[in-house]
Amino acid sequence: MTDIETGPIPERKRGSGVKMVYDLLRDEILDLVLPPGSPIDEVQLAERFKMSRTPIREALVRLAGEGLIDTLPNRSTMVANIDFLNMHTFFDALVLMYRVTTKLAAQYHRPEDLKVIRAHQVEFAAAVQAQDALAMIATNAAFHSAIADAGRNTYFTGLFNRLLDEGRRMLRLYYQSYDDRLPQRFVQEHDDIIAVIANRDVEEADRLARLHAEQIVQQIQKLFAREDRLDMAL
Amino acid sequence: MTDIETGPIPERKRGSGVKMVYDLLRDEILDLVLPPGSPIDEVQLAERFKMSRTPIREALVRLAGEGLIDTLPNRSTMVANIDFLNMHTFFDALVLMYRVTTKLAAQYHRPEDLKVIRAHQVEFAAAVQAQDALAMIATNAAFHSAIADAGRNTYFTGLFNRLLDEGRRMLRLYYQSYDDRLPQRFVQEHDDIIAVIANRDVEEADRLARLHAEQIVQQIQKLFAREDRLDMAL
DNA sequence: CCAAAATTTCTTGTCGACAAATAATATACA
DNA sequence: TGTATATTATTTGTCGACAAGAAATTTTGG
Repeated sequence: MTDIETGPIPERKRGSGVKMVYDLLRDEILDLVLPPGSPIDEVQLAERFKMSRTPIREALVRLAGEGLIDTLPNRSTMVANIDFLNMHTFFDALVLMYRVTTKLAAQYHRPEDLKVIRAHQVEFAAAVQAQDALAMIATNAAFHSAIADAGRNTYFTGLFNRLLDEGRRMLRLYYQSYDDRLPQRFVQEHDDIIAVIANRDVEEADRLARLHAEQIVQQIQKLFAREDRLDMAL
Repeated sequence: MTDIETGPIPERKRGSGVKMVYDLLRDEILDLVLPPGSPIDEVQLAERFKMSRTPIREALVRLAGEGLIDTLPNRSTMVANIDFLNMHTFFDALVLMYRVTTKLAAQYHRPEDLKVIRAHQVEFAAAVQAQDALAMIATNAAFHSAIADAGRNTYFTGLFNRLLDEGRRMLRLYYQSYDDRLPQRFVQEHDDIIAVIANRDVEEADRLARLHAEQIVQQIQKLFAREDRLDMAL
């Protein structure tokens, strides 16, 4: 076994190191390639990306700032756990952000925003059609994130995207038992939401977003309850 | 000339570097000691804190993650500007967070939370009494932050604290023309808010928080409008 | 005298190395 | 044999140095 480096990899531009590491680690964390609690080794990452520890560390500082990893001083750093005990705080925040971002989208969206939103909805519908749970999670998040963008409030979009990321992580945990029939309803609800946004009907946007969000929360809770019962049985 | 180190300074513990730099820079940015647009020089900071650039950079990465500084690649980094154009998005977010955190405090607070909140209110009243505008800003933020803590939702407290920081920065800009008579009203409103929280009256908490937040927003807008007219005249 | 190219200066991004702090292991002693 | 102590190993936090990019300056050519 020879360790010949066959990679056309080493071509890397100057400022791209941290971003590359950050993006990739972020994806791996959200996709549970690195499950919660996984140890994160700086030197290992340095070898893997063929760079020094300095840019690795800066990427880790960023991830820590977003709460995706936990760093104990002078000790190991690891992927942040999912806080199942305070799940309701997550749901509270998620529902509120669904509502407010949809409302603002109804107020402030521009024609080109609707195109983007509709494109994401097409992808979501395709994922549902294909019964691809992972794709559903991703495209649903992208759809609502696009709506939030149309609302043009960076404070809300910032928090909302964090919440969607966290939700993506939680759903990955349980996606095996994802119910593939119910989401058809979500496709219809998405279409309704698009319609009220296009109509600039703020009140109705709030109402639909709230119902939609609560549907999703209920679905997630049902998923967790089912899994909890399984855990109990073990 | 002998280079004997006469400093009692160099006593610094191992992991404390980044936090020290982060805390101090953050304060200086929020207090406008470093006004928006100020260039941030890594080597200068390194000399000032007598440490290498590595921990300085990690502190800067953290600050950038919170949007307090802007970093252009391969170019200088500087204190983030205040976005006066999209001020209304700030107000939207601020009012909503005032409301939701106060509501949650009414729901979930514990007896010891009220003690902390009341202590902050005492300090706020003292600041108003002393007509110390800077202290008013700080103690008002601490008061509402304490209420948010009692609500026990880290997603909301996180965003809310960021908003309060940003508000602190904006008000510093204009505190010279701060009207010292109106805030007496805020003291009363704070007392009312404490009362409804203690009563666990969620609906009324929402109503009072909303009125209070809108009062504050109006005051800030009046401040800015006045200053704008002055700018026009120049 | 002016514009384009070359050079210098300055700052940032990255690196390899070292020392402190902790964890793991081995040793001594009752 | 069990526990306390000493030693080793591993990993983190920090450092000084160097090279790449961009801005500032100088030089060159018209």
